[in-house]
Amino acid sequence: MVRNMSLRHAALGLLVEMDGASGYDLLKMFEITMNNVWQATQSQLYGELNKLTADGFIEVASEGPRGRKEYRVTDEGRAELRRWLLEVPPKVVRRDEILLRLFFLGQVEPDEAAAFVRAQAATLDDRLTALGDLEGNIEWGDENLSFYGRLAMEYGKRFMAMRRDWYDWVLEELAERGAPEK
Amino acid sequence: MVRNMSLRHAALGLLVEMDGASGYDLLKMFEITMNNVWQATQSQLYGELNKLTADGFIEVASEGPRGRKEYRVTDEGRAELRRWLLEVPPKVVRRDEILLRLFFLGQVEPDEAAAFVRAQAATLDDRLTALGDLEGNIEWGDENLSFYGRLAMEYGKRFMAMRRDWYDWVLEELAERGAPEK
DNA sequence: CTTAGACCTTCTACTTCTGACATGTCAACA
DNA sequence: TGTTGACATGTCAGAAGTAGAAGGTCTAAG
Repeated sequence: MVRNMSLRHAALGLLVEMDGASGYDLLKMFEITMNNVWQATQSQLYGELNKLTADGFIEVASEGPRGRKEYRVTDEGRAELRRWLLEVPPKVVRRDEILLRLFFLGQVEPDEAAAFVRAQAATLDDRLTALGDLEGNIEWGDENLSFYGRLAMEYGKRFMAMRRDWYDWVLEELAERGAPEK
Repeated sequence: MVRNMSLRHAALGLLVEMDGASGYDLLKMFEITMNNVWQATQSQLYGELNKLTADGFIEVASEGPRGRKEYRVTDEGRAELRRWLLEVPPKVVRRDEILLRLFFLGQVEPDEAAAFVRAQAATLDDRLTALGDLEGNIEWGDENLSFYGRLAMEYGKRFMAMRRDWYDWVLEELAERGAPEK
């Protein structure tokens, strides 16, 4: 059985890049770097760290104050990360709540439908602004996380711009359908 | 507690548009229309139909051969769909296995990283072709599902084109990093 | 001294999702 | 007649994800 377990590998990968860290550190790092790529709750992360330890992919390098456990990736962990990167085909999950709602917009009044789309566009504009701010505040170095983080950020920008254009196009289509009499 | 329960509303919405159907019909319809928007397994769908019935949002209109149950959406169901459409803010799930792998590509050799990106681009090209074929084979009417399905398909096309461009850009960046000596 | 706030981990209960397996009916056709 | 294949539903175990409570330590500021 080849399970996917992306959270596992997200944690493993970050631990490699961070060159060891505690669950708490990892959690913060997740919030900063992985927020737009992979989400994880605190309980999920701590649980996964224990499983990774049990499986020998990471180990407790040292214990600090407040019960802090500093984790370090083992050679087996590095091998597993590599295997996952190169040999496990990425699963494309297609699940989009906004697109799902779109399908059923015929069930509400045309002006309600248009309002829905406009609201999504407005939300997107906010996110776009936030992304711009974020980008300005980051100092991009040449470490791996910086380099690949920048690539991911560019993706985010392109994605949102594409989506924004599409919303505008949808609004035109809705208007045309609503008033098709020439 | 406001739960999200998108599958529930996807089923409800499709049942409305289909003007009643069996679980089997619904399953087929899911495969055809929702494949790129929301995925559901058979067990999930049948289970949800029973829960929707228990909650009074749908009802068994008639029973046919082979235990077939024809479901019909109730007024409560329609109201619930409407409430979900307009009042429950869509949750944006950001989870992308390809992007996640991208973050850790620094852990493999530069040529392996480039090969990974090229492989993803090739997969995308296949999907793009398949989408083009699909589009050509659909007869777009003016019913809701056709109209909104067309909007969703346009989204798919734009999404893939954007992603394709981004892959090319990433390959350039990788090449530049791999051979930065001027 | 005390207290607020950051640090740090664990656990529980629940929902959702996945991937099978199980079970059977009906229509067509060889 | 037998068998294939579409039709049709149900159940179960396990994995993954969500949400929050609980419990505790250390530091710095007032």
